[in-house]
Amino acid sequence: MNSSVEENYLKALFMLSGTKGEATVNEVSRFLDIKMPTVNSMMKRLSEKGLVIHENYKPLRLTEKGKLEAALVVRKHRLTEMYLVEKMGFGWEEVHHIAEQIEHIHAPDFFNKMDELLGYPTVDPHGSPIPSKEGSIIATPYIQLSDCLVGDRVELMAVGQSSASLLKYLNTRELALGALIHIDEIEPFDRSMHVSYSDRTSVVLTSLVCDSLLVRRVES
Amino acid sequence: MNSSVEENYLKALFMLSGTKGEATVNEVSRFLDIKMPTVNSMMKRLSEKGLVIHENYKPLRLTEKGKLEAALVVRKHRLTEMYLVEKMGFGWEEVHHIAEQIEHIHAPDFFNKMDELLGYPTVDPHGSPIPSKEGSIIATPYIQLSDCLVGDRVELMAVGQSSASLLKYLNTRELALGALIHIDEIEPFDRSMHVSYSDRTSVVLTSLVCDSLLVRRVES
DNA sequence: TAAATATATTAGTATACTCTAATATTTTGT
DNA sequence: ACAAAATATTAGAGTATACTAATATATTTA
Repeated sequence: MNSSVEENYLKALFMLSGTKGEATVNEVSRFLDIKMPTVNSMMKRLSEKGLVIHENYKPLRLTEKGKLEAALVVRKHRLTEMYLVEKMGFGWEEVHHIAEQIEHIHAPDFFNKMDELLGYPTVDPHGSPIPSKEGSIIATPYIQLSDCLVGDRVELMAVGQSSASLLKYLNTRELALGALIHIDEIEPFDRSMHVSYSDRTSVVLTSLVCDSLLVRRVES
Repeated sequence: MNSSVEENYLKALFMLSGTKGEATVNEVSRFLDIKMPTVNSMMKRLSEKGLVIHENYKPLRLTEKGKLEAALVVRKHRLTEMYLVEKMGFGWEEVHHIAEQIEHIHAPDFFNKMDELLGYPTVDPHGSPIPSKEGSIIATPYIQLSDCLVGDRVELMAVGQSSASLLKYLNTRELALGALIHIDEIEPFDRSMHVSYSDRTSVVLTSLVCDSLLVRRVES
């Protein structure tokens, strides 16, 4: 059984390993806000436990076992977020810090019950996929809004980072998952976008925001 | 902010301090299944934090601050148990080990939401009182079934210990909170009782069980 | 390619929480 | 009241998780 701390390292590595399936000590260090030597020695431990592959001065990779255990933590996190929003009435910007703690609870029956009460959801309130009990995750083919072009019509599918500040920002602009967005204009010098959606027009989104919005092109 | 471990010591002391408002190192040690020297040094720490009063070779007592913080942990535990039973459909014997973990979560909004969704309950599924946000607890004037006499008619109000084994035992006998129990007979040699309730008659309860059942006399 | 910078590792230290063994004190039983 | 038993404390050690400082390797830049 992994400790909460170990679970956090596994989750970090899981979330940082992109398509390449690897991440560096430095990335994990910055992500968790824990100094590199600490990360280094923890990775050595996880490597001895058969959860991480770690050769000196090489990037970190999760083993299959590590991938599964990390995915299950993410699963608990996202199921919890979904439950908090759907069944308890929290806003999508309020649930992260609660789920961050509940994800470390060891009680399969508790998470299975949430899953059941929610009707076996596949995405969380931020549009991120919920890994299955087997650790498999449905790849999302979404693209960043910042990669779209003037005239594109897209649907907001997920947010890349679920920081409370970004989510509150979206709340004040009434920009929710599922919104159909039309790109009216792109400022070349700062890559900010003028977009329209619902009954709003000419809303300006900075490039930082556009990077975090994951969308799907819609035939127009 | 207290750690989960510290919270467990506070809770133990809170629950063990009876009317006298004190408990010994040994009692806490047995209750938590942690060796005495460990308890001793932790109590020294809590004493430095102003949560416990601890003079050498004297019993332990919670300060007002310690009492409040302990009560709030118990509050989180019992609110959680109530939520799990009432809103998620768990049986009363399944919720203890889950609540034991959730009680250490730091998220007032989460527990306030449970409280609200439950309609501000004052007792948990086992009949134990839920401390208020101010740490006050409604004293329960219940007596042990084992203190009653032949012919008494009582209502089952709470169970003194919520071990899964006792609760399952009660489940199989269909003995639930609120049951009206009549004491038919008491075996003098082992203090076991023959009781009737609902449509059951001559059910035998051992003295161990009778000690754990908290009841209120009903005028007959 | 050499120097500068970034990243990674090692070594040593600190705190939280646990233990066992040894000792001190209090309580109990005769 | 004294010996035995129970309880409490001190001392010393171990694991988990963090840190800083020093060093080693890798990458970038000029």
